Amino acid sequence: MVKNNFSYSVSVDCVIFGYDQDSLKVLLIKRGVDPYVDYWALPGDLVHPNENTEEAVNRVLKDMTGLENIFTEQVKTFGDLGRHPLGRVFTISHYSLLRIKDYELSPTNKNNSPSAFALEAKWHNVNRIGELAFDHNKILASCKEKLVNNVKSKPVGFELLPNKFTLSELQNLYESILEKKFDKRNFRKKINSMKLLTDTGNTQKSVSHRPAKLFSFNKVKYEILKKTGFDFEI
Amino acid sequence: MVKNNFSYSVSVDCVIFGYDQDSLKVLLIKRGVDPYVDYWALPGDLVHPNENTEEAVNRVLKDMTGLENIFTEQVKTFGDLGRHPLGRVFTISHYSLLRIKDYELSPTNKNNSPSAFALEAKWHNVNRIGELAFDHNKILASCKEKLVNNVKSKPVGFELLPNKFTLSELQNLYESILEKKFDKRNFRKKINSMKLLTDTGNTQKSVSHRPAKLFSFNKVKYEILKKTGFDFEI
DNA sequence: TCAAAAGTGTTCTGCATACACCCATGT
DNA sequence: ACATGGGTGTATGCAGAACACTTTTGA
Repeated sequence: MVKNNFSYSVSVDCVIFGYDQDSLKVLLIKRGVDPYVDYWALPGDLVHPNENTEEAVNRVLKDMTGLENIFTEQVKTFGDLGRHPLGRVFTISHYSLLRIKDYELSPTNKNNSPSAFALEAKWHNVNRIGELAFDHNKILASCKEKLVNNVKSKPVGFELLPNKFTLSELQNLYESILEKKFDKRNFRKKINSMKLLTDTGNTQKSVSHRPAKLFSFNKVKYEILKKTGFDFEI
Repeated sequence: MVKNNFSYSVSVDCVIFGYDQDSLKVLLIKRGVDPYVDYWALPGDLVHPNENTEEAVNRVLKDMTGLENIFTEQVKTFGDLGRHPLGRVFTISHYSLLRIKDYELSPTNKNNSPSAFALEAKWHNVNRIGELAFDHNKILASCKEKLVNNVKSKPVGFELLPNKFTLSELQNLYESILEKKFDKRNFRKKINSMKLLTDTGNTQKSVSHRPAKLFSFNKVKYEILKKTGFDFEI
């Protein structure tokens, strides 16, 4: 009787966020197989019988980006009847954050084999997403919401920036994610009070305006804040 | 090839919180069947082929408590290899909040049929839980953490109180959940500023001290705050 | 010399914190 | 009368919000 119940499938789906110039992006694949062939979709795969959920997520991320040790968090599981045409498939959604530059440099990506079932992979502006495969629009919305909430209480935003960045880039990142403008002086005061940043001593080069200082973040303090959290109510 | 993948099972587990007198409680069942017979466990069941996840949760809650429309939120999915001795079972954990008095009044509970596989059901102090079946200690910890976070930003704590309650009861509830003491005057000031409570005009009866006023909460404001959130940093 | 973004300080307001005494009731 | 918890106000400090001008560079 229990045996009969082992008839479901479980997948993981990854909402991979990146930040580029001035907007929050999400990495989507164009499906090369049915169902939903030619639709844009979240990268994901079935959880194999011999791996844990996190291992499946890391495998998908590695296949997609060539990168390991990507920041990841489980968000929500979707398993409504009829969400997958081939049977009862539950999908455990996750969001991940990565630096777009790291992605572009990855060898896997250069060999352009983003995933076995994908024709191509592309960054999309998170605010301009059309109709995705399956219930992926819902999943994306859910993960975006989680990111927004997390960014207010943990310094996760930094996962998206290059190693050295300007304060304006940091502010822009927060503005993109939270869809809200901040006062430059108040923003800097707040960031300063966290004592999270280190002045690298370097500045921007060849910009046609006063070059900005480049900062990196203090890993020790970063790990502490990741645990204790903070309050980004600015 | 896809067919072979439909070999997993998916369950829901419910962490049902209640509040009684002066401590936060969780409703556990004593298992009457293998595996883990005689262990205390979270109420839960396999998701049936014809129901959505939420429907499975509501069914489990109805069977356990006789109650419907219980506040519920999905928390996290656990699917590690070996977490269930009979096969690959993913469990989608949820937490729910209910008034213990409503539970005690429910007809299902009077017929003491908490669940097909349970010998008995009992409220346990959330801080004094022994070894539970499966990975249920981990699941409980996860749900407790979610409750603590939610209680700080949404007025969910009210789901646990009777319709009429005193301010001291409310304060006690928050203190139990957050494991933290508050100053009486500051607590009341904060609650007052939310304009969430209505003075019912009634007071406690037959208490051997000055009787406290009984409040109920304003449903309209409650729904608004549930959406917009608030900041309970007291 | 102009355009473009970087960088910087002060005032005001509101909210969190700390803190102590009188009140109403039952015994 | 006494024990028990209910109920109330004020002063202080800190952090968020609003706000405008000078600096440095490339073109």
